[in-house]
Amino acid sequence: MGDLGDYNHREIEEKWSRFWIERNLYHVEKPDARSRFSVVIPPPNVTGSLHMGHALNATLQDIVVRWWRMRGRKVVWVPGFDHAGIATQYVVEKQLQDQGKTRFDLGREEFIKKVWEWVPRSREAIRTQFEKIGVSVDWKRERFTLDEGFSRAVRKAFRELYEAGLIYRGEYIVNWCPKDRTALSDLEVEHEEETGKLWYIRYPLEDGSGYITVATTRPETMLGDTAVAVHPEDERYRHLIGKRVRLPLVNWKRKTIRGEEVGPLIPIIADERVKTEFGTGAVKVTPAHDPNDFEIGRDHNLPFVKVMDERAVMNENAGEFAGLDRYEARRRIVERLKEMGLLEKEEDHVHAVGKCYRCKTVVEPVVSVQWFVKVTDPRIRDTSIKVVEEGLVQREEREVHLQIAEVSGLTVTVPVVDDVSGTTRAVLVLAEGVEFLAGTREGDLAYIYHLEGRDDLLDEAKRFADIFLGRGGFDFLVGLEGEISVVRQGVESRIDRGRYVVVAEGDRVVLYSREETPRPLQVIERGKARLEPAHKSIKMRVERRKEVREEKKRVLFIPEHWKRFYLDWMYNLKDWCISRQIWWGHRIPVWYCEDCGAENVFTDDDFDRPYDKIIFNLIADGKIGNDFTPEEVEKVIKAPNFVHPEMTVLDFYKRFAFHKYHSTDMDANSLRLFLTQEANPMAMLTPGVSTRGLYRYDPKTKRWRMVLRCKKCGSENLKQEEDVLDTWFSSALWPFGAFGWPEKAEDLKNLYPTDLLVPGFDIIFFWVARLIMMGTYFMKDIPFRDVYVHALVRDEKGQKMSKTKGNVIDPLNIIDKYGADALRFTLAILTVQGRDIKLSEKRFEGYKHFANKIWNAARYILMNTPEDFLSKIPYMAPMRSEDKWILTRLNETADEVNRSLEVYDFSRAARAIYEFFWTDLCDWYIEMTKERIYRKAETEEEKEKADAERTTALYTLHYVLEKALRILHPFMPFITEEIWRRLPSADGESISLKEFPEKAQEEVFPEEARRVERLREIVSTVRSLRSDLQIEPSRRLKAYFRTEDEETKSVVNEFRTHILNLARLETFDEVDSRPEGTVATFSGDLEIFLSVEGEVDLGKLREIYMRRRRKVLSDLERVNRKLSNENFLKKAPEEVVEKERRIKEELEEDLRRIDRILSIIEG
RNA sequence: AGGCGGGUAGCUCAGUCGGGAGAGCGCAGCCCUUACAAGGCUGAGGUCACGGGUUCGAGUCCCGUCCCGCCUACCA
Repeated sequence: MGDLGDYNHREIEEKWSRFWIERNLYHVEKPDARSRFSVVIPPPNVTGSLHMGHALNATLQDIVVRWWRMRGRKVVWVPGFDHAGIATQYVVEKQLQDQGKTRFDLGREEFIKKVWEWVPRSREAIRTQFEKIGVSVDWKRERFTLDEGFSRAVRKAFRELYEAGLIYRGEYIVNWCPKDRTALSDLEVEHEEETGKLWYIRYPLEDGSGYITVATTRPETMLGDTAVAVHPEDERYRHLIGKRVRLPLVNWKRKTIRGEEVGPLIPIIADERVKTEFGTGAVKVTPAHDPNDFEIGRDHNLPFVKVMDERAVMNENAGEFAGLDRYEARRRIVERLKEMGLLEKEEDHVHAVGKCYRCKTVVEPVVSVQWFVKVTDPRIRDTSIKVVEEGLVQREEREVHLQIAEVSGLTVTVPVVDDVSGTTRAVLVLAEGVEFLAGTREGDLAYIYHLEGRDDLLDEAKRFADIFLGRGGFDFLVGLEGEISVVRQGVESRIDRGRYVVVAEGDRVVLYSREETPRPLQVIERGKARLEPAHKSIKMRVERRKEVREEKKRVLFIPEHWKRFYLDWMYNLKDWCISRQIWWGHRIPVWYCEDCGAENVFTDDDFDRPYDKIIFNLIADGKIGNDFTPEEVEKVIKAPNFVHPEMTVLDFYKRFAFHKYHSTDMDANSLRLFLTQEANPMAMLTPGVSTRGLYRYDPKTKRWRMVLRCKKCGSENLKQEEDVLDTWFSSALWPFGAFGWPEKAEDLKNLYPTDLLVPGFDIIFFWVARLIMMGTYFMKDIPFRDVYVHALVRDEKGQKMSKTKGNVIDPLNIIDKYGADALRFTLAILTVQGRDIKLSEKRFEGYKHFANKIWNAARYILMNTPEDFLSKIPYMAPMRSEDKWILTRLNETADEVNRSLEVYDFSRAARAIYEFFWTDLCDWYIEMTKERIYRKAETEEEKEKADAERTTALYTLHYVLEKALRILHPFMPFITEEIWRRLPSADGESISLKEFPEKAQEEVFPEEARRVERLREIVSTVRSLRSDLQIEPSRRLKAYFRTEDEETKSVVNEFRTHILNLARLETFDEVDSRPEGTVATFSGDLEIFLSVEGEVDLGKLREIYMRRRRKVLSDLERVNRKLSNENFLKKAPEEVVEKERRIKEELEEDLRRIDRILSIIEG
């Protein structure tokens, strides 16, 4: 069928990436809540580009997502981006800095404009990279945390929390970055060990009776001291408690944050938080600049004196030091104290210094007014703990149907969808010959088929049907006295999560129900089921009843240990500071009344007409100013949307935010009319038009204005909060915000909760925890079921990749050099739980070789496939053992991959498919087919036979390749798509929409598989000897064999041709004894004699067998030691003892053979 | 300080139920055998960190120690 040519990853990947996107292959318009699999991508920051961590993250999700899609789920994977407040602002500020400007030079509005100019470029770059990696996301559902819908959701969320008393504004000590000039949350501060100094400073007692010495690492803060604290039990200082000291240097009046004046005389107080062992045991207290001191200050009612401004420059409270940078002030203060003799000593001191995670500036703890989410409230924290610890119980009332069919004979066999019931979830085999099927679909029907005369089983069947319906269906088969009993990891864990416990008892597995009387069941093969009634005359009746269903909604961390990690943090939770003094982000939707001081939270809920809502949102988003013209509004609303440029902003609103207002159009004219009516008092006379005084026209400027009024006093004198929200506040809404919340959107109903979240462990607190908090609070439901937490990507030395270290491996570069398939496969196979991934470029190279191998295997198959191949298939010869063997291996591989992916064991899955492709398929099977593929026939009769056999080999090759490609597809989507599309058997648009292979019992042939394994041993033995004798492969040798074992003999006879080809032999005949001039070896009970012409290095040969002998002897010794141990014989299980005995026999047999060979060599 | 993860071949890592130590890469030898030299075949290479315990039997379970990595907290 023609030659594939060489593997060119660039061409292939580019082609299919485009194809998938252009065809919208991964868009599902209306996913059914039951069959869906929904995932939201952790939105990457719109700063810079993707790094290897993103590549890993995207790859792992895509593997799972493609796998589920192929398994029949309607997969929706939502992509998107995070506006990343501080990070993005930092990048743009840096660009300004290069021009010698700061954001303050530009002003808020201009600055934000700059960011909006820059963001799309970055977003495009990231999007392209995602496409290159091959992510099968639904681009039509793409979102941005700062898009119109999200901004609205953020305001809504803020309002709900505010009104529930879960958001408050308060004075608190926060981490302040003097460079970015904003507050940071605790999580945004990185601690680094540094060697600093510890200064011991004497504070003279007021009464002149001496002094008390305090130690500090930040002497500059002493200017803000308002007390000295000691431990109440500390004997050294007890007598000083209540006295006062004179703060050195400070001979000026200081003002507290409330405006009161404070003098230099400060009290010595007692507080249990003071550690007697540290420093001198006396501590200076600076409530406005230290977290601990803040608490002490609050509890003791101390004055708060701030001595620095927002740039960490000393302020007017610093008297003579005012205007100095904090470090300069520190130097001078130390100097002055030294002069005054008040510096007792200074010593080196290692301590952790908090730094801004973004710009690495040392943060300054400072008291300020900030907004907080009260995450410590039980409504948030307790629920968030509960859904992880035990699960949230949800009650749902529904109608349940049981459909009972009576048939006179039926069989239960394979494939997946049964035409009667839709998706088949489970088949219960209650007793031999009497089965029923519990399938579920819309309306919850369980179909119970039973044989006439076996009504005794009906009750049992109903009971199980209820269980299956209650759980939304299982997807494995269960049988009572079933024939097979295979336990699988995936099944086990799946059951364990629900209400079943699996216990292995002896040679069978027992499934215990937790709620009901334990009832033993066997778990048998997972598979697909179809009911095939023998007779069409089925008597049916339907029973229906109301049922209250309780479902446990639980968030499951994988690997499990992250659960502990998460919970520990939740137990020690602190309120979350959400205000940031930056400009890029969601401005807090609070308007302060300048007259009465009230805080007003506005959202578009305050208005009920679409126009009002849209105008309000545009203003709140800063898209238009408070004053506007209808033309300006039209311009904004008709402009291409940022996230979906194919839509206008108005379209975007309709699609993602205002579902109810589909028909609303909005242009300057209609707006003008609307506003005029609104403002015209005459309109009051027009029926149906209301005027609320919401808009006002200024004839001078010809601009309109939306009038917001204080909800308390009615004043129009409102001013919006300047601060914006922490980025994580909006991304915490991601899994429901992206689906249209707060609207009751279709997507929200169908896709929430999501099925899986894949974050890196570094954002468990930042993001995962907050997702759980906000998700459970707003949705009363978990945001996701499984959280697969992956490791970090490091360089080959195990160091974090960073630009400054210059050890980054750029995914784009790797994709270019080795291909996205190689990149993905490498990341997948290196992803083992609980370990960081160490990467070096060589790894990618290695797995590119794998891609190449696959390519060439396909090339071999296709180049030997005749054009009329399909028409020949009906005339093909029966399958041979090796065909059945490769089918067996194929199915075992499918099974292994499925089981591994069920538990997110990416590495294991990838290794299984690698091993199969390379070793089984390429190294052995393809080699074995060459005999049939290349056979030349002489006579007509032979030719026909050869043709039929060739067709069989080709058929098997095609069959196996096609299925193997499907197994491989989630890992290597591009190459598999390319090859698959070239196969004559390809039917369909894309391999990614085909079914993922499951183990099919009818394609498993244990007998043939065993025989081929034996063949492989024999071939390897001959090859090994050849290699030992250094006989080049081109020399065909005569060889002979001898065995007593009929089984072995038949293997040799069946596969003689293969042995000749694979071991490069001329003949392989049976003999009674070793022929002259031959060298012997053996494989189990098969003795092999190789006819070697010319010199043989007997010394070397002897050495080889001596080494083998030593190995056998040491093994024998181990076995003998065991077998001579009475306790072993007494206590070990019979089969283990048996096994050891067998090993002993084998080893002794081997030893005899080796000795015989050695005696020949020596004799 | 507390917690988590890890220590197995030169390197990176698997190792399921406690029952004969594995893979890939690298290395060495032989080979351009009609899919693939980005390949084939063969081979060498191990005190499973250390000590103790449980057990007939421990890489695997328990206790302790030592290293490495990470996280969290504190550090006036």
